[in-house]
Amino acid sequence: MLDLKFIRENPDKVRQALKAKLVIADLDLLLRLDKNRRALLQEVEEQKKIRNRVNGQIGLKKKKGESVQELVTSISTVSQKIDEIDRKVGDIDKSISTILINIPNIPHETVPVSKDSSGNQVVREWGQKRQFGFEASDHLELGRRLGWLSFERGAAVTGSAFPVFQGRGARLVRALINFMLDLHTKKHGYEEVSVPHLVNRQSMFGTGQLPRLEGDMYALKDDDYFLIPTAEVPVTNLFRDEMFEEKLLPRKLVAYTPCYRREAGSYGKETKGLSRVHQFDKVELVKFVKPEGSLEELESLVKEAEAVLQLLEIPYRVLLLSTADLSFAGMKGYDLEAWSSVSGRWHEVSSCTLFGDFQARRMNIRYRPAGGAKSEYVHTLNGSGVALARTVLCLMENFQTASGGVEFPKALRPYLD
RNA sequence: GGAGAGGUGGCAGAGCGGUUGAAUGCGGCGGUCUUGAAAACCGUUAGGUCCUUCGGGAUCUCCCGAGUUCGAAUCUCGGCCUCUCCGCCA
Repeated sequence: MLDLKFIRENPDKVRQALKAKLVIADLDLLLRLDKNRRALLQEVEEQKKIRNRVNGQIGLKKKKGESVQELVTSISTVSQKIDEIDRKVGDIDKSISTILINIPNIPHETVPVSKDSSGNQVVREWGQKRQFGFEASDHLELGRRLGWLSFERGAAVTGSAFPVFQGRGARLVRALINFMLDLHTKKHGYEEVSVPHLVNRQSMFGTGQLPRLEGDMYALKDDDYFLIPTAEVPVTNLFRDEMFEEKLLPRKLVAYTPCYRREAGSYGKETKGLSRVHQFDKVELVKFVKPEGSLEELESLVKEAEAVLQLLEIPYRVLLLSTADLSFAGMKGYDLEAWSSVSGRWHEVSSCTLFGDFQARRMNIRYRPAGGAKSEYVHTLNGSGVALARTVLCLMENFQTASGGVEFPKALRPYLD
C-alpha cells in the first residue's frame, strides 16, 4: 500500500495512477478523512496530556498516603472525552484503511500509459520460429496420440481445465521443474525453498491479491485459507515482519509450486487446452532488494527468466507492460511470451514485476542500512521462471517431428532420460 | 484429539497496576587505547502518528480485539500463533 503521507502530499500522482490502472477509489473522501483525523488527533492528544499529568500526581499522592479523591473525580470527565474522540478516530481509521488498501501502486515513469493491452511495448524478440515441412498437430492432438495428456480424465476427477499428464508427459513436467530449479540455483544464485500451498488471509493481503481478487482464488470452506495462485504469495510472505541486515541483500529465492486459479476465463480457440487451466506448475523467482538499483534488479530478473526459454530453444518476446496490464501492486513489469508455430501466437509464460516498497509496506519487511542508519522498507520483485503448462504446449508443438513424435531440446534431455 | 507453558525492542531475556517505552546481556553505531586489528573500557542505539517558531514538543505502540480502572506490558474475557508432553496418523 501507499504511504498516507505520500498520498496527502502527492494527490495528483495518485489520481493519475488510479486512472492509469483503471481503479476507482474515493481519493477526495480519503483526503477529507485524513484531515479530519489529524484535527481530532490534536484535540485528543491535548486531553491525554492532561490525563497523563494528573495520573502522575495521583500516583505520587498515593505513595505518600494522601487523599486522591478530588483528582480522580476531576479527571474522569477528561477520560470520558478522550474515549469519545478515540472512538471517532477509530471509525475514521477504518474508513481510511478501506480506501487505502484499494489504492494501487503508482507505475514507474518509464511505464507506458495505456487504456488496454495495445499499449504494451515489445522490447525484444529472440529465436527462430519453426517452419514445418509437414502437417503439424496441436498439443491436444499430440498429447492424445502419445498418451501424455488427458483433459477428459482431469474433468472426471475434478472439472474442466484440470489437465492430467501421463507417462512421458508427466515425466516432461518433472523434467522441466528440475531443469528450471537447477538453472536458477546453480547458475543464478537463488536459494531453493519449498513452501505451503495453502496460505492465510494475511499472506494474500501482504502481496496484494486481497482484497481485490478474492473471487479469483480457491478458498477453503472450513478454514480461512486460500490455495495459492502463485508461489509469490508464500515465498514473499516468508519474511513478513523481517528486519534484514543490509549485507544480506539482495535475498534471492526460488520455489516450485503448483498454482491454482479459479478465474472464470472465457473459453474458445484462444484459450483451449494448456493455455488456460485452473492448475499449473510454476517455478517462481522472488527477490528482496535495496531500494537503490531495484530497477536494475528487475532487468536481471527478466534476463534470468529469458535464460530458461533460450535454453529450451523456444522463440519468445519480451513485453514492457503498460499501465493497463500492470498488476495492482506493480510498479513496473515485463511479460515473456513464448511462441508456438502451430497456434501461430504468443503465450504468456512469465510475468516479472517490481513492486517497489508497496508489498514491503503491507508485510512490514525492512532492512537496516550498514552504518546504523534508520531502517527502510525493502523493494520486492518476482517473476515466473517460468510457468509450465504453456511452456509444455510450446515445446510439444514446436518440437514435434514429421513421424509424429517430439524431439526435445538438448538442455532438457538429461532430465528426460 | 487430550494436558500444560508461553507470545516484550535487531536478537536473547527481565518486569506482572502508578516517571517502565521498558532492567540486563548480545548485536549495531561513535569514541578511548593501538603501527593496524582484536580485546578491554566509555558513550550511544525501537517504531508509528500529530504539531513545530526546525531547537524540539506531544501522543500512541510490550501478539490482536474487547473490558475493568483515575491509570494496564502488568488484571478479566475472546481470538490468533508458538513450544513441550501424551494419543492418533503418512
